[in-house]
Amino acid sequence: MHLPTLRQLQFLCALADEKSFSRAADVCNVTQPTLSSAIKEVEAILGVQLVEREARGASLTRAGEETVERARAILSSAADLVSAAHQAGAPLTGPFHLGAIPTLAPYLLPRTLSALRSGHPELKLYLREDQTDRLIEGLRNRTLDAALIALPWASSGIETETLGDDEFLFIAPKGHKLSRSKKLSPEDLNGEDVLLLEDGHCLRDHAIAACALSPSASPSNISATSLATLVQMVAGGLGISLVPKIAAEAGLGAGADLNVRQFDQPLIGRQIGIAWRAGSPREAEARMIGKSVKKTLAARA
Amino acid sequence: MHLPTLRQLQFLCALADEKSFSRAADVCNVTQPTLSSAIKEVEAILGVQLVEREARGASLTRAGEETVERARAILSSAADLVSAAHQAGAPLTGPFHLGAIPTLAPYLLPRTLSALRSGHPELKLYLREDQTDRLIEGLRNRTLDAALIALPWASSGIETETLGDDEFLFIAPKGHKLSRSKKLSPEDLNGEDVLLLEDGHCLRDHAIAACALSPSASPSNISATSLATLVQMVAGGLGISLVPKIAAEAGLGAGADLNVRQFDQPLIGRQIGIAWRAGSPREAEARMIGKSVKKTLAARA
DNA sequence: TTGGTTCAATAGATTATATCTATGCATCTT
DNA sequence: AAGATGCATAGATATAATCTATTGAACCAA
Repeated sequence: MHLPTLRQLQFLCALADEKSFSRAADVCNVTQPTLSSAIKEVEAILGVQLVEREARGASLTRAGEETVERARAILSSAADLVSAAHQAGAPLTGPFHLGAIPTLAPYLLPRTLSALRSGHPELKLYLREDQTDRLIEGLRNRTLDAALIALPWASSGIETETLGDDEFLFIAPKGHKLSRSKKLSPEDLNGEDVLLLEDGHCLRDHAIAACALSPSASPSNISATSLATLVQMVAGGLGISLVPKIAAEAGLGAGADLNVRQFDQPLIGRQIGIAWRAGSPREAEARMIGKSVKKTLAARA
Repeated sequence: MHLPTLRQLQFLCALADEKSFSRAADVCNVTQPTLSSAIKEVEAILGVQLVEREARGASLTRAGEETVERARAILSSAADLVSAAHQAGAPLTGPFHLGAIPTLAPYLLPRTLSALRSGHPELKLYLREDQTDRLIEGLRNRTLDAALIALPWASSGIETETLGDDEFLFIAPKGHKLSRSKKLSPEDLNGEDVLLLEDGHCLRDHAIAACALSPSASPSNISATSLATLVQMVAGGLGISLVPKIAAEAGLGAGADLNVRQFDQPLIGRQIGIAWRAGSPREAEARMIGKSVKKTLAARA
C-alpha cells in the first residue's frame, strides 16, 4: 500500500487551517508551488479529491475533512513518539505543564506541590488555572501534559484517573434559618437565594445537579467569579451557597462571619481526578502527580 | 519538531520483526546499507539508541520497544487514512472480510447473508470462521474488517456493538434423568458428565461459567471439536451438554435422538456482537452488517 | 469593457535525499 | 586460520523535493 508522507499530511493540515494554498505554504516554510504539487500528489495517492479550488482560496471536500481529521491524529501520535523517545533518554525531566480548575488549584495545589517538589526536585512544574473545557483543549493541543479536574468527565482521546472525593459543604450568613434547622438536605436549598459561580465553572453545574436547582428560576441570579468572592457575598448576606470541603479546609472563608455545616444524608460532592491525553509520553508522570495528590486528599482530617 | 519519516518507521518495524538488518532490508525491498542508515537517522532524530547491534543480528532497547509499538500504531492509522479515502471514492464496495466464531457462523450466517446480499448486492463478502482470539488478531493485522463474536469482550483498540442475546439450551440423551426432572437450573449440571467443546472456544468458557462447573474436576474430560460432533456425542449417550439456541433453531441436532429443553430461571446464555478495529474505515459497513444480523436475531421465533 | 490584483497551476532548473554498489571490519564457526 | 555471517562506511547515482519564473483564471474597481 502506498502511503502519503507525514510532510504531505502536515501540508494538508496547514491548508485546512489556512484555507489558502499560499498562506499554508507560508506557514510550512515552503513555496506555494511546492505545497500545491504536494497536495495534488496526496490526492493522487488517495484517489479522491480533497480540496475544492475556488476563486478565493480553497475549501475541503467531505473526504478532505475526514482525511484531515485522521492526519491530525497521526501527526499528533508521531509527535508523541518523538517526545516519548526523548523522554526515554532523560526520564522525569523537562518542563511539565499541569492544569487545574479554579475551584481546586488554590486549595489543593499548595499542599501537594511542596510534597511533590521535595520528592522530585528534577521535575519542573508549570501551572495553569482554567476551566475544564479549556484545560481539555490544552491537553489536546499539547500545551498541557496533565490536568486536575472534577470527574466524571468522558472525552474521547482523554484518559483519567480518579484520585478522591470532595464533599460539598453548606455555607450561609450567621443566623440564616437553614443554619439552625435540625436536618439539612440538598433539596432544602431549592427556592432559597443560592449564589453560584459564573457559567463555565463545573462546580456551578455540580451544585445545580446536586441540589436539583432550576438555574433559570433561581430568585437571585447573581454569579460570582471565584470562590473567594462567593464567600464574601454569602457573608454579606446576599444568599447561601455550597463550597467544596477541600476549599474550606484550606482556609476559604476563615475569618468571615459564616456558618459552615455538612449536609445530612445524602452527602453530596464531586470526585477529583487527573486527566491526560491518551498516548501522551508523560502519562507516567501524570500518574505520579496523581498519586501525590491522592495522598494529600487521603491525608486530610 | 523534527519527525521521522513513515518509511523510516516501516524500516524500524521490519527490523523489530526480523531482528536482523539484512533480512529487514530484504522485507522492505531495499538494500541493507539503506536500512542501516535509515535506522541510524531515526536514532539521531529521537536522540536515543533504539537498536542493540549484536554479533548475531540486532535486538531492540527498551526505548526501541516502545518506539516500535507507537510506530506500528501510526502506520496502522496511516493505512486507515488511505483506505478510508479510497472508500470515500467508492463507498460500500470492494471486498469486505467478515469473521465469525464457529459456534455462530454455520447457524447465523446463512439467514443473515441472503438478506444482506439482496439488500447490498455491491458488497463482496469474504467469510472466515475462527476462534475469538484469532479473529481479534485478524482485526488487528487488517486481514479482517469485522467479526461476529460473543460479548462482552473488551480489548483496547477494538470496538464492539451488541446485537442480541442467545440463550443456552440443555441437551441430553433421551431418557436422561435431567430430561425428566421438573425444574432444571444451570447448577444441576454440576457433577454430571458434561461434554464441552475443545479449549479455545468461547462457548466452552461461557458454559463453564454459567453452570459454575469446575473444568478440571469434570468426570469425563472429553472435548468435541464442533457443535455438530458434540451433539452426536450426546446422542450417543456419552454425556449431556449445552447448545446455543441459535444453533438449535438452525437445525442442529435435528433427527438425532435427543432431548432439548430450556433452563428454568435463571436463563443463561451469551450476547452476540460485532467487533471492528477502532478507527477502521469500514466501521460504517460493519455497523450495517451488524444491523442486518440484529434484525435476523430479533426476527426469530 | 479594461487594467490591476489575487491566487493557484505549470515548466524547468536546482538541490537535497534516498538508494545503490562495492568494500571494510568485526564476530562467530569449523 | 579460513570461511561465513552481519553490520558499517564511502562514494556514485537515481529519485524526489523544492525553488524561481511564468502563465492563466477569476474577481474587482474604474
